Amino acid sequence: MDYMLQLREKGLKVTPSRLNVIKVLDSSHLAYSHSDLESLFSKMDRVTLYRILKDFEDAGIVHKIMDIDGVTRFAICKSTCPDGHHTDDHVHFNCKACHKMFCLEKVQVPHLKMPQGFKAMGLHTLIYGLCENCSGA
Amino acid sequence: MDYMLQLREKGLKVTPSRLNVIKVLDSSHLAYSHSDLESLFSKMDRVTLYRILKDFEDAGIVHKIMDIDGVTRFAICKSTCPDGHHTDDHVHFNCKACHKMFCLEKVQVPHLKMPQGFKAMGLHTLIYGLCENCSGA
DNA sequence: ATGCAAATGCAACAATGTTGCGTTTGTTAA
DNA sequence: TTAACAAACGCAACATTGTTGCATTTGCAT
Ligand SMILES: [Mn+2]
Ligand SMILES: [Mn+2]
Ligand SMILES: [Zn+2]
Ligand SMILES: [Zn+2]
Repeated sequence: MDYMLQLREKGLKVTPSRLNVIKVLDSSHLAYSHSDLESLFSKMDRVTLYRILKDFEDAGIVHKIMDIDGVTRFAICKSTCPDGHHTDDHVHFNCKACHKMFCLEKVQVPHLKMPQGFKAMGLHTLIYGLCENCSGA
Repeated sequence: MDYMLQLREKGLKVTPSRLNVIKVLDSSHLAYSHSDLESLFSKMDRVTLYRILKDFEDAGIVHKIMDIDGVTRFAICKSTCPDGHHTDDHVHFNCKACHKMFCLEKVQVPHLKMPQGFKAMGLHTLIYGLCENCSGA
């Protein structure tokens, strides 16, 4: 709710650009691409946006994921993640029609058994198909 | 075994470049990045390699996946995929130490229950950790 | 109000991927 | 074997994405 507090807690200065970015991401379950955000904040410098997203990622405010087309996207971390290493191992859903990417925090991911010698540290599950809007259900 | 036949079956002409690429990929269960292959075949033009990999993907000879660092990689399709749409929904494992990516065809991926309205068409499961060589087991 | 570190804007660059086009090559059929 | 044609290739040019260095501005603590 109070983004200024959240930023200061993470040791980040409160700036208009940062407030804009966190507001947009926090008010959505969607993962935004860099160019999404770029066109949303056209007056903000490209590099500044890269740095804001990097800082937010390091601070555990957002997580970065790849969509089905190889575009990197950013979504808010709902449950606050420990700095640096995020628990962003929930499911992401990519709509083939509207190309939106959804964070599906509620879908349970079963534990997978690894072959001999392979030690798993985490996983990314990306499902593609048709979203609630596009499936025409 | 006979790559010339395999290429002709898919309507692709047999060229030295294509034979080189398919040989390397087929003799490994690793997924190679574009730059991996580029340095392996330094005399081949960059663009030609892009086009070969695209043609192989369309023909169902290889599948393209993103690794944990956002690098696109290519691996051979072991079970022949129907042209265009591949059944590349097996697990991929990315080693944090040596950065190799393994196709784990044998790991079973359980079916996930989607929320209301979301229709799943396929999934990518990417696990990261330490591989058999790097886990020191 | 002042000072300083942090954040920003800008330019330059690197890596990755795409497109157009002229040339070469693989395949088919005479 | 050769001739002809479509496909594949090499090269140049360009687009997009992401990174780095540096001078300037701004947030925040004193
Ligand atoms: Mn997410
Ligand atoms: Mn694979
Ligand atoms: Zn959709
Ligand atoms: Zn390894």
